[in-house]
Amino acid sequence: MDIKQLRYFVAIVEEGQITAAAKRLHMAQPPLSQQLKAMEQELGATLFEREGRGMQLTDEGRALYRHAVRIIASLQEAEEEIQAIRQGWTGRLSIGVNTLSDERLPRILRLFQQSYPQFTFSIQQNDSSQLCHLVRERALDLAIVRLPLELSGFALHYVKSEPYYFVGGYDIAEPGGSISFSRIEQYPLIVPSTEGLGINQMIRDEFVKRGLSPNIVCECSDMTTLMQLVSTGFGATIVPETVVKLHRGVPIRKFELEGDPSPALSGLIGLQNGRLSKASQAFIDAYREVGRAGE
Amino acid sequence: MDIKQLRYFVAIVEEGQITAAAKRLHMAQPPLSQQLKAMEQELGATLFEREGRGMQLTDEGRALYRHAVRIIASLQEAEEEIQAIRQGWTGRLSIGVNTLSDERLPRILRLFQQSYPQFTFSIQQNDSSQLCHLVRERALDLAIVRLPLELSGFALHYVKSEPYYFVGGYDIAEPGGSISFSRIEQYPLIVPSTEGLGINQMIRDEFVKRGLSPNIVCECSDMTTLMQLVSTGFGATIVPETVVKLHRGVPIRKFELEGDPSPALSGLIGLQNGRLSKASQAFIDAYREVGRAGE
DNA sequence: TCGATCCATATGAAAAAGATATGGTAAACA
DNA sequence: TGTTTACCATATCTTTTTCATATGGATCGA
Repeated sequence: MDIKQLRYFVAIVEEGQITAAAKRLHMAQPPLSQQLKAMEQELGATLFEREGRGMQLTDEGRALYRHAVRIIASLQEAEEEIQAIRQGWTGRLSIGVNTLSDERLPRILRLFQQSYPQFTFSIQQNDSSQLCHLVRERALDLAIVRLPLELSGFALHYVKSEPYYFVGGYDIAEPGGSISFSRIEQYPLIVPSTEGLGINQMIRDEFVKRGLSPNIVCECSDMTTLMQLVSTGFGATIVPETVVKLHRGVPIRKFELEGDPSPALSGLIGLQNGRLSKASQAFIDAYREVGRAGE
Repeated sequence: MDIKQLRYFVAIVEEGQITAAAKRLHMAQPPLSQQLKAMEQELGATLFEREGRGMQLTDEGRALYRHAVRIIASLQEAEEEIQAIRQGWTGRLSIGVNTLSDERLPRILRLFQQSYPQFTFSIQQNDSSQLCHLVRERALDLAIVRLPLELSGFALHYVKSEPYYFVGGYDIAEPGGSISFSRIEQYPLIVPSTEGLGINQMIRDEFVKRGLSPNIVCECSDMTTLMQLVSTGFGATIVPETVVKLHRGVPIRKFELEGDPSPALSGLIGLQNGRLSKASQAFIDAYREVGRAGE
């Protein structure tokens, strides 16, 4: 099926007859008849019921009309957006963020928008593996994901490192501000999880390294829920600093981890071989800027 | 711009080079180059930056890609829906209802869905004149509007008649269950209005007929607000029975109108020359059914 | 520097789309 | 009840578009 055919079809529907539609389209009547016939054959459905001189739209035709109008409009929108970009009026930036979020994002976006007020944004939250897919199929320009991660095909633009914290409810009876892995082993643990990915794996590895096996009672990829669970004493957890910062209002106790574990890493990624859009480049710069300032 | 060209473009973007895209599309490379060039010329924008052997997507190209993918998907959706309809799997019915609503609609829809579980619905609320426009441009299959109304080009499938009531707060001091127009003249009146249309006009006419002039203090097209206004004593109103029924919880007093005024009319309309879809026909039948049963 | 790789252009062939002419059928009219 | 009119369908020819083959030019890697 073809855009041209859709336009023809719309004209026929709106005029109610082929002859009038042909006039409106500045063409002869027979080719219109032909094209309509061709469409019906291709779809294997009758779009109009021919009744002598007149014709009546069928249910199938009605459905096609609805879609056709929308598709034609979409096409025009596309053309208009390209013109707008070409003339520098607008731009668009789609960013994906991990379920663990990044507390600096609002600040970065505000910074960004001050320099580029003509840009619009799209922010999607999803887990890191999904974000990778979305970047790969170009639904996202950039994504902030948790590392480690299989990064072939992606460009890693910036890496942020932060410590993990052990976090529990007020029922945790630990002296001091830090805790060792062997003591953590004693507590029921909720793991911030997205399908055995990144952080989840990191945490398990730290235990394995020390010959310990954690008592994992739950995996939870929604941080809000996770922090609620922790504060109600359902279990304790190990999360990157960012998560603790983002849930300051939740009544919990946090402890630094003894034994120098690997830090939590998150990375700003994009597609490897694609040239960066102006918007993307500007965002990466802003991200790095805020990153340096924060250290 | 053409669907075929969009497909070509998408292939080029996803393969990253023309040669590979040509292979994927089972065609030679030169025509692809040509088509791409043609697109760029038509849009007046460069979609790829040529850099020796390779090519990089521009911002414009990126935008087009986003749209192209969506448009191609829409087209496929359209085809699939038509197949589904052709095989009787599904159907769709878009109905518009007046701001004065119809308390029987939920019942009718339930009745309808029992016989046609495969149908999906779309219900839009708007004022009668807007509904007419929507029907005319085929965004709606059917609409329930208030009469009288200019109906050329529309088919009137059913007319429902109901009495008007005079409705006021508990501060209305009237003996008995009915009231005359001359007494109504004494009260501040809120008119259920949509741009001097249907009901609004009817009410004014009834006063004119009797040589009276009502004390209209407000027009209000949102029935919920209107009934709230009435119950707080802001003013009284004249509304069809349906409105009273739909707001049973609101503390008001209602009175029948003396002097045999014209009843309130509402009609089920569709497009005149369009053959009715199965869904529409079934809905009209259900509507008539409920109409007869209610009398 | 040579070969490989990839895009662009030129030219001719095939396919598609459109125009004109014409026939058939059903509604409108006398 | 014939006749006219309005509209869709089909046939044939012309024009336009699209695609393939052949080839040239540019860049990257060995």
